[in-house]
Amino acid sequence: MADIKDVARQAGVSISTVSRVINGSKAVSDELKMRVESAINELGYRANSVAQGLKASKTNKIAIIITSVSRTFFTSVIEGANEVAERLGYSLLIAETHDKLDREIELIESFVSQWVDGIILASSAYAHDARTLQYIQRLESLEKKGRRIPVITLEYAMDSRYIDAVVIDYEKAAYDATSYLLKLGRRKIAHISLPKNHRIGRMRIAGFERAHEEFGVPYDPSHIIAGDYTTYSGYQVARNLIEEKHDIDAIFCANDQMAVGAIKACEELEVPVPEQIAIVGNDDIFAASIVSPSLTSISVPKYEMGAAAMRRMHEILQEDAAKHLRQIITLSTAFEERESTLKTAKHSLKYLEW
Amino acid sequence: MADIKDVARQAGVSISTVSRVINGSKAVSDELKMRVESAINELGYRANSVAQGLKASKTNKIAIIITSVSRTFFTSVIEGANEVAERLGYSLLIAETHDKLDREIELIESFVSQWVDGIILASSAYAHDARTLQYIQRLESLEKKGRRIPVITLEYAMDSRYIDAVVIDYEKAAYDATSYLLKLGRRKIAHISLPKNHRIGRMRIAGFERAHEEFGVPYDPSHIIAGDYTTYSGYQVARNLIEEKHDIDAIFCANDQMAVGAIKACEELEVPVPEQIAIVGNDDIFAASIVSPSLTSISVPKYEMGAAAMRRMHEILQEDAAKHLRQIITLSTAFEERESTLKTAKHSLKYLEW
DNA sequence: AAACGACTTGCAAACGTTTTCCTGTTGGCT
DNA sequence: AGCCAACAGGAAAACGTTTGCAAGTCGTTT
Repeated sequence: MADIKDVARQAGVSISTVSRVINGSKAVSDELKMRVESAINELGYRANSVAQGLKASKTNKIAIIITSVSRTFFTSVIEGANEVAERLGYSLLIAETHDKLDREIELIESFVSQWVDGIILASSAYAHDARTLQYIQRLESLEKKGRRIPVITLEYAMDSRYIDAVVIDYEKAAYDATSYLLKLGRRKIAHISLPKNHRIGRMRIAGFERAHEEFGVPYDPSHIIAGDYTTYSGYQVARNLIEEKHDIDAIFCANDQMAVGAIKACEELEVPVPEQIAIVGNDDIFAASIVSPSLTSISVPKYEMGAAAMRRMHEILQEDAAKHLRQIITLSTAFEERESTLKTAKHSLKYLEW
Repeated sequence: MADIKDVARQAGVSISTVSRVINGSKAVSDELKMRVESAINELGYRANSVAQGLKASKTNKIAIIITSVSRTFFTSVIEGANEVAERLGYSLLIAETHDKLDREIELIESFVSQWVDGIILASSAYAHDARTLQYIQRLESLEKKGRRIPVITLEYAMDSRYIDAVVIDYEKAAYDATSYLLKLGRRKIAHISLPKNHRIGRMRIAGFERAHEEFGVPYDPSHIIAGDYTTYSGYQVARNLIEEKHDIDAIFCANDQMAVGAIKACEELEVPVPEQIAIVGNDDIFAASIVSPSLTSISVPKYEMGAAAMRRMHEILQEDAAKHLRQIITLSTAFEERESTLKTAKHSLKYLEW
């Protein structure tokens, strides 16, 4: 692969001149400029961005840490982030933690040593352990030689004056969904929640409870049952609820996978949905549109979250490091009403995204 | 962020010694080694991999080019590739073409200038244009300074003596699926194929035809109809076939999205599946398990494709560039029988992957 | 006792850029 | 015609590593 010296030799100029032509950083006479440009074309030269990175202390790479690419949530986030990244001239580095906290800090360290320009941390819905937080905060204080690696978290905001975040008001979304069921006249609503301690799970429970309180409808705390994200767990919990003759007329699920499981349980036990039990999911994954009955769900602007994080990252990188002021961007959810709560709800296959 | 000079100063040694301690490349006395190690810990030093990359002409980054992360096929490929990459110490760079050939060559050029160690090209199911092929072949001839960037294509093999590939025998998979339907006694099988020219689409058609020939069953060429990947197109084609009273008893679809559309069309027109029309999809995406009736589908080892490509990439990078001998790795498909062809077929929700 | 080998360490070059500093040339103004 | 400013272009330093080479210190062998 040709380097800048080859180009300089071919064009009969110094490497400084070649660099200037490429970057337009200083005037070069038309004569030389032409010679350089044709040399570049002949050799198919492109500047080595590793060397550029070393010189500029800047790699134009942004890392995004997720738990797994196979979770559709992250897939959309990545898409949003990548779309914006491409437009702004960054490359995206992706890494998965598979929910291991150790792995997370390891990845962050590795990205730091790779000199990525910034890190989008979309992985930890659980609380971080102290080490991660400490490490990340250290990143913010890297003022030496003007280097610093901004971190933006997704879905939740760290307790820090420095780390930006893009979040969703999950409490409100759960509140809205619960209110919606209450307005439909449902009075015995069960909630299949996320595993204990999951902070988003807790926000959903809070919204669920607040809606009941504000509507003056009592609820049975034993009807808030933790699932483990999976379809099968939703299936099991719902099946138990029904078989043990708990008196319920709606199930609000903390994700769509579990909601699909609940639908399957009702189907097997011949409980009509939505007539006897209405079901609401969370996340509006693709499958929500194609199960039968189709699933009413809360739609999280996943793509937009990734895009917003990347836009914000760019802003931060542009501004003076010393002036950085933390910002928390809150995005809202949408509500997709489908057949699992309203028999006549219609939706079109036409615009499905896979 | 501390650099190697800081460590050297702190430990009172030269930077060469620090480097040797880090890499274990040459014996260092215990005394100095200890001093260096504690300096490293105190400063939280990690070698800058940009500088290392420049020195070694090697970045330990592998790029993977796909059409879109939102397609579950690629998601699984990425997972397989990433799993192996992590184990072998590579980072993964991801880029999307969104099916634009121009974008593809642009991305390859950009990755070359970023000095990635290798490129996995999973994007182009359509034929590449001449430019891309030409460019990629140029990559293979980069012997100067021992640099060369191996390319591995996924799903199809280029007409080149140099470019490795990981492929699927789609013709055989389609043959098997069609034979299966014929053995079930179906005699009027329609095929919703991919857009013209799509090479994988053509392989599926070939398998479809070969099965008919070998079974001595004639088929109606007008029942091979191109869809455009989408659920909606599957829906439309199936709906037309039924409404126009074409005499069919099975539909073999070139992907699951279209198969789901076909199922929805049958549902709307009250054609029982599988009693009147059996439906087989391709790819075994997640949704195949949860539609009702669940969808019989050909399962492509997506994860394994990514993993195999990455393993092969590692092999190539280890071997002597001059000795490189192209290899084409062919993986086989599995067949998932479900309710859309056999009413009593059962599958469990338990092990669903999302 | 002299010489040689083994081992440890440091110096400096190199990787491919960008950019500062400097020199030489041109052109405009008086 | 003489000066100065403006400009074009080259040489060289710098970014953070790794590594070949030289030099120094031992210990061992003849």
